[in-house]
This record gives sequence, structure tokens and C-alpha cells, in this order.
Amino acid sequence: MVRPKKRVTHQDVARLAGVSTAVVSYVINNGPRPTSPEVRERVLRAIHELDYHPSAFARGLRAQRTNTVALIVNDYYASSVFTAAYSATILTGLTMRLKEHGYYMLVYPMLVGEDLGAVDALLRSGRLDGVVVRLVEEAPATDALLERVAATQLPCVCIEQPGSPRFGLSSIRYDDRRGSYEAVSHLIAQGHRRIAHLAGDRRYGTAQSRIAGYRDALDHHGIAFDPALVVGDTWDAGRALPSIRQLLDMELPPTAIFAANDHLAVRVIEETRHRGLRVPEDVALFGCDDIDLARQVVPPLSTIHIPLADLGERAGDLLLEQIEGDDDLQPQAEVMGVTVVQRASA
Amino acid sequence: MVRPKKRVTHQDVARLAGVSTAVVSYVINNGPRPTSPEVRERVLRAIHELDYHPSAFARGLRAQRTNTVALIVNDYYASSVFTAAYSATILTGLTMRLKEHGYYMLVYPMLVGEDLGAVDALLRSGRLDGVVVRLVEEAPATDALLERVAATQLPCVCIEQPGSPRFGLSSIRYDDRRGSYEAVSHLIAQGHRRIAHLAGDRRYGTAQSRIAGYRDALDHHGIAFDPALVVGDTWDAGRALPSIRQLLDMELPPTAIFAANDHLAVRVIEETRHRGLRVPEDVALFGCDDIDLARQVVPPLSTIHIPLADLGERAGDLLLEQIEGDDDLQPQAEVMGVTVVQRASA
DNA sequence: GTGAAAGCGCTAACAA
DNA sequence: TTGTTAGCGCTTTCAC
Repeated sequence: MVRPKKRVTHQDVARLAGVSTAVVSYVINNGPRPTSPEVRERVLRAIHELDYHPSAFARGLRAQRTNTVALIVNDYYASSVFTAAYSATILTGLTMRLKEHGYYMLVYPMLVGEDLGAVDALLRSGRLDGVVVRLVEEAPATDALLERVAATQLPCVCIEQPGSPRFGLSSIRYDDRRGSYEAVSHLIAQGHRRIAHLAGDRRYGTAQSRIAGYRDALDHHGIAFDPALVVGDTWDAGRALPSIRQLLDMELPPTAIFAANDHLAVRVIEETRHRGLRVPEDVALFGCDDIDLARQVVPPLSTIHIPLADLGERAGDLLLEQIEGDDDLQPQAEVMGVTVVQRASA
Repeated sequence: MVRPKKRVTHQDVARLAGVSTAVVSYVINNGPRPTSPEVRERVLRAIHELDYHPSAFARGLRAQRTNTVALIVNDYYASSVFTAAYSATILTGLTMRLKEHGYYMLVYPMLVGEDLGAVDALLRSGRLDGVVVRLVEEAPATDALLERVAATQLPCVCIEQPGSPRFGLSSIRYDDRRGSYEAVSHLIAQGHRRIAHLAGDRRYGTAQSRIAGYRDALDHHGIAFDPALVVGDTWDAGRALPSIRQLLDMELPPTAIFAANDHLAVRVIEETRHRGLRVPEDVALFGCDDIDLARQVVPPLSTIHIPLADLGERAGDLLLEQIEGDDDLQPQAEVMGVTVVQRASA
């Protein structure tokens, strides 16, 4: 590559302004030492005139600050790393918050089981001020990755799953289990006793929490758990049909279904329609996530609202606190509440 | 922040291996000069033993290579920067491809109308080897941004919209207009004459292309264009209901609707259901984008398949060619084909 | 309030 | 084939 343009440097600015390079630095960084307003003005003018932009790398090398944060997105499928409403919304919240504070976001997709050498190289390359790790699973499956992160001593926030406490990392997640508990309790309050759960991919901590919340609700209301009523093992509505059929074909079909996400719930609506069943009269339906579509289908879907964008922003805040704040900050483990949204499907 | 661990450097490796720092560099970079296998082995062992990881910034500062590429995502709404299936899928394809080649992805959301100072600082900070710009609009609205990009001389690929030719930047997009033309032609072939278009947000080049393709098809088949049949100005199905009603409430309603994206089309299905209309008997329906949901709704949606992930990957390839390839590379302007997918809704 | 200069960790030109 | 060293552009300590 030809990159003919010569870089404008500190030196050039200093020369034009008739000051030393130190002063240029003081002006740019507002410190660490004061400058006279008059000199300051001269420097600023020179910067403007030369259209000077500091080199991030020279700066980072010297000052050990990079203004860059990585989001490491662990997932089982490359295709869902960013596309799940999930990751995308969190990414948006996080990126926007960090941008406000002058940080750049580097995204790093990481498939489960992938060799850790590459991510290690990133973590240890000195190009990051901090890192947000999205975990798909609970400990101990994610320990190997977190071990690497912890070893770097970089500020870190885990999202979705807390990660093993032994690493002492901050985390932020939402209360999935509680949300599921409430959704199912809601169905029970409506008189349902035979309630099925259409589960997500059970390798994900999220799927497990939703199953756990479902069971909590049954237990709490004295309803016997029937393993036959928990079916499915995918987040992908395109592959859920066999499980849905399994449920609707039962001799004694469930009167209500709690689906692990809204896409699955919508798929159920489509299949009931196919069969001439009515929602909620023949089958009541609860989704989870509160995606846009939930509001738009007929009947509008009762679901659980998860504050994903807030979660991203809050993760950003926690990380910034660590990066810019006190040394002796204790790791936080925040849990955000979720809200049951009742619409017409249950 | 305390970051107590002292960094392991080149020097340490050289010392332990009993060689000079130059040799360490040659080994790491496989050049530019040869090393004896024996020395090489010693160095590698020292690197491993010390768990040495080069500093990206020192390296970048010296070698003027950063292994980082930015994706600048221009959009009107913060909320849709990454969440639209669109951006997310392209992002995935692009990121994966670049990762394969050892490049990191920095994402930079940029709202339309936002001050260009910040993005300029990024572009000129020397932390990027190249940049992919996602344009929501055609020239000249995007010229100000592209002007900045072009001024940096950085390798660049524009996606979705070509950008003004005067900047000589490569671009890659898909043939939106052609796809729309074919979808509408398809409806015409089925005998429809009164065909409506539910348009997306017309500030986006994509919405404009889809309208243009719609008109092309009418023109080509000698059907008079009726402005009353083009309604809507949003991608957001949650806000499209008034436009949909406007169409269905017409005295002489359209017999077919071509929606600017699948979400809108699904919204139409839901509204027809509400009114007891049948799809496709009472209203035929064509979507656009071929999202997962299109296959799952009842009836399955006829739509236009857009190779978004491929587009992301191809953008990555084009960029890599520029970064690593010849100096006198001519700017490319690629257009990817799209495919009409006929299902049951039309 | 300001200048001179050391040095962050690396690559590659120059010497051998 | 290898060692020595200049210097990438910046921040900050030391000296004034």
C-alpha cells in the first residue's frame, strides 16, 4: 500500500506554535500541568491549521491507555453471534454508552470450543483498556476463557452469566429464572394445570434458567412436574416444529405453553392456526424476550420483557467505573429485573 | 488502575534465547530475513516459556500496520444500527472473514447528521488498516462522510450504496432494484394489475431502490403507475399499521401488495387475518429480505432472498485485497444478485 | 509556566 | 545468518 501522506505530528504543531512538544501535550490532555491561556490558544490554532490528529498507537504505547474495549461474544453458532436480537441489542447499548465516553468497541466473536490462543493474543496485545465477555454458559464450562481474562488483570464485566466467583469478575445479567417463574405462575393463576415448556438450546445458561423458573412455579403451586411436557432444544423457530407437534399431538395436550423465546412462541401460533386451534382459548401461550414481533402478531403475545439495551449500557457503566475509577473497586454482580407483559395470547 | 504485572518484552525473549531482538522479530514475523532453524526453535521456546505476547501498539507504531478494520455504520436510528437483520448479518459475515485473516473489527455507529469530528479522529488516529462504510443513502447526502474517508487514503469499501464515484472508493451492494422488479413482475404474471407497494423509510437508498424496481415492473408491463398505491415510510412494522389500513380500506383495494421488507409483509398478514381476508386469495403478498420468519408464518411468505452474509464476506475480501494487495488496484463496484423465492403468499 | 529528553516496545536498515 | 541501533509519535520526569 502506498500511504503517501506524511503524518502531521506533535513536532509540527510545536514548531508552528513556537512551543515545545511538552506543551502541545499539556494542551491536548488538559494537563498534567497548566499552560497559559495565551500559549494554549496558539497551540490550538496550530492544531487546527495543520489538521493534526494524534496517533492512537504512539499515545497508547506511551500512556498505556488505548480507549478501546472489546466485546467477546461467546456462542455456539457463528450465525447467531450478532444476529440474535439478544446480542445485537446488548451490543447497541454497550457501544453507544462507550462511545459517549470516548471509547471504541472492538467486537470479537468466539465460538464455543475455539482455541484460546487467538483470544489470548488479543487480550495480551495491550490494545484494550477493558473487556466485556458475553457468556453462554455457566461455570465451569466458561472457566477456561475467564481464566485467561482474569490473568490479564484487565477490567472486565461478564454479561448474561456471572462466571465463576473465583475469578472475582463483575457481572451483570437479568433475572431469567424469576421471569419464567412469573410467566408460568401467571398461567397457573388463569387456571392452567397442564402447562408445557418449549425449551431453548439447553447448552445455554439462559435455556437452563428458563426451565428452572418453569419448575419453580410448578413446585410453588403444588403442580407435579411432568417431564413429557418439557420439549425442544433449540432457539431456532425454524427447527422447532417437531417439538411443537409433539406437544400438540399428545393424547392429553397441554392447555398452555411457555416458550423459551418469542420466535418459538410465534411458531406455535402459526402451527395452531394450521390446525384450526384458537389462541388462547384452546392453547394459551407465553413467550419470552418481548421482541417487536410479539406486539404485532395476532393475537399479540404475552411475554417477558427483558431490558437488553439497558443491560448493555449498564455493562458499559460498570466497565468504565473499573477503567477510570478507584483501584480497590469490589467486583459487582448485578441482576436486572424483568417484567411480565400480558397481552392477548394468555 | 493498578496493572501490576510487568510486561514481557522482546528484550526478555532475546535475553532468554540468547539472541538479539532483531532475530526475535524475524522469527515472529517470518522475515523479512531468514533465521536458522535452530535459533528459531530457541526463540520460539523462549516465547512460549515467558508467555510473551507482542504489544500491538508498539508494533503498529513502528510498522504502520494495525490489524484492525473499522465498520462505520451510518443510520438514522441508534436502535437499528446493529439490530436490523440487515446490519447484523453483514456484520457477522464481515467480522468472521476478517478474523480468519487475523484482523480485528472495530464497530463505529454513526447517526446521520452527527458531527464528523469524532469519526475523523478515529480515521486519522492511525489505528486502522482499512474501513468498511455502510451507507444508508446515495450521494450526495453521504458525500461529507466519504470525503473524510477518502482524504485519509485508507483502503475502503462502501456497502449497500456505492457512494459518489468521484471518491474512487470500492463498493459492494446487491441488486435491490432488480429484485423488486422481479417480485412485482411475478405478481403481474399471476394476473395482478392493481399492485400496491408498502414502502420503507424513504430516506434510505434501499427504500428508494425498491420503489424504483416496483415502478420498473409496472412500466415494463404497461401498467399505469398509481401514486395512491405506494404508501408507507418506515421499516418498522410496529408503526406501519396506518399505511396498511390505508391500503386495505381503499374503495378499490389492491389485489396484491409488495412490502419493502418481510416484517412489514408479516404485519400485513396479521392485519388481513384480523379482517378475515385470505392470503393469497384476497390479497397476494410479496416480502423482501427472506428473514427466517418468512418461512415460518402461515402462509409462508414469498420474498426476495438477499445474500447478506455473503455480502459481508465479500466486502471483507475486497478490503483485504486493498490492504494487502497491489498499490495500483482499481476500485471495484460489485453488485450481487438476489433471488426471488416463491412460497405460498403469492 | 516552559523546554529538553528519556523511553514506551517494536521493526528494519545498516553493519558485520 | 546475526547483532546494533535509529526511530515510529507520544507523555511525563527532570531541570530551569
